[in-house]
Amino acid sequence: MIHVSKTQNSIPLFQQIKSNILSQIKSGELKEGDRVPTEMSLCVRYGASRMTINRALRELAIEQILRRVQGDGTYVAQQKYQATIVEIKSIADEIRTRGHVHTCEVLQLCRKKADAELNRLFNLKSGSRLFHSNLVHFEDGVPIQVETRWVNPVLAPDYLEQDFTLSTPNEYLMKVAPLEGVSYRIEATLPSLNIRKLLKMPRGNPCLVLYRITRSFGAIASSVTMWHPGDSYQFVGSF
Amino acid sequence: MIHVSKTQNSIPLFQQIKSNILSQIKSGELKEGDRVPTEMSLCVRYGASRMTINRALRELAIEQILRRVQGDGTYVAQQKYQATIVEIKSIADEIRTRGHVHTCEVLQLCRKKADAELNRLFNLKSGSRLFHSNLVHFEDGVPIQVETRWVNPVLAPDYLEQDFTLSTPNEYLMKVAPLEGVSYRIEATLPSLNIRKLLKMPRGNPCLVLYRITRSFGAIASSVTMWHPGDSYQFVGSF
DNA sequence: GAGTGGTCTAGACCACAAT
DNA sequence: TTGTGGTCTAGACCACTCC
Repeated sequence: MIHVSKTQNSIPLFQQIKSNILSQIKSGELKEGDRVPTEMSLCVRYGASRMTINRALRELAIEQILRRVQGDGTYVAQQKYQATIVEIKSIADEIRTRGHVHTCEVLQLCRKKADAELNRLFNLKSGSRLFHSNLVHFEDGVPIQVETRWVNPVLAPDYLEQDFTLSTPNEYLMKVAPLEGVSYRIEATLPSLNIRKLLKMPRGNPCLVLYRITRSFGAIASSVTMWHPGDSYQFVGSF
Repeated sequence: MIHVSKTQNSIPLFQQIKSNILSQIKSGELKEGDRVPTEMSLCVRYGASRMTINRALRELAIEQILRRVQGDGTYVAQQKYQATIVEIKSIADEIRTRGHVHTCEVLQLCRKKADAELNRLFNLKSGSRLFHSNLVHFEDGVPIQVETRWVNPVLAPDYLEQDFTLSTPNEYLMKVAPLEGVSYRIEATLPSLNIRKLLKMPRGNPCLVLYRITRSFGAIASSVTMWHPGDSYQFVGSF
């Protein structure tokens, strides 16, 4: 029986078993596609109950380290490629975290007729109106993001009454419409003259653009395009 | 007692309890920061054992829906901001998934003296040599990515012997050096003349650049810069 | 049919926080 | 001290896969 410290109650048994299996995979003792011993045999090996073994294996399966098949067995999953996580906080928070001052200018905030593409996206009858906002965010007075947003009036009826110099549209929408899903696209594009002027960018410099659609209550909640000056703004992260 | 179908064995009890709590949060019956009933009282309410209730609550806590404090209680967590996940697969896989043909041209593959910045990054003595590669990836013959990579020779001693027209550096490194950590940066930049020509881009068009450092065995394994034509390449995703 | 994982229970001991 | 969550057990029944 493999020795895992049972008396020393600092580290839970199921956690020790997880680590143990993980290190077997790291060391190559267990390779991709290999069969992992059955729960019952691991019970014997570690002197643990089946519930404990089950929890260890189940959590490793959730973490995509193992693959479990009912009636068949447990296997080492294929090595996954890395997933890069771009955490999108409120830009106001982000700026404050850097110890800088966030300000915001509201250029537009109105009800507006949607074009054909938006109608398709929001699944509306043609000629319907959406809420529309157009904002510039500043970090210590320097323009850092232009956000153009279309919002589903059904999900956020009070959108036009908000003061976005106090709380960002993102923060407001998160409150009123619980996030169900997101899709996004990141691209590098030359800005239009309008965007370029708002961001006070030199001619010829590219923008880093994040386009994002959020879903809530089974419908499209909002569609937003965020333009950032490419020379001074980046998405970063680690894990 | 709240009725959850116990006889109908299609949906596990713990799953039904999770859904039930989730819908209470969605409906506003449970709000951010609210205290969730204790395990024991939920046992009574759902007619389930404590282990079952515990599993439901524990999984909701892992999913950051709830926050649990030992000795205190269970609470509804703060609404999270969305995290955008950029999944970085092997570019070869990515292209093949689209049903296109991936090819690769190796421009450079050698041992090369590192500059001061790389020495700091890899924590090497000045004058040390790193492995260096410079590749262009093509999708149906169209250049889509230039990758410039520096690799720690200690972690991947056979790097120079690889045939990267068959398997990408990324795929090779994932095999020999298990990924411990990643940091990355995404930016929009105008390409150098060299990059621009390799990607056959018109003058003035920006690049979408992904810069990434990977760690393995407690050391820096590689540093890579990937340049993509901004007009035809985007990072996309959803969740 | 034999063996696997998926789930569930009733009870237990513990660490921790609030009081 | 009381009540909370964190963990663990021994045993059970089930659905599923493979032979």
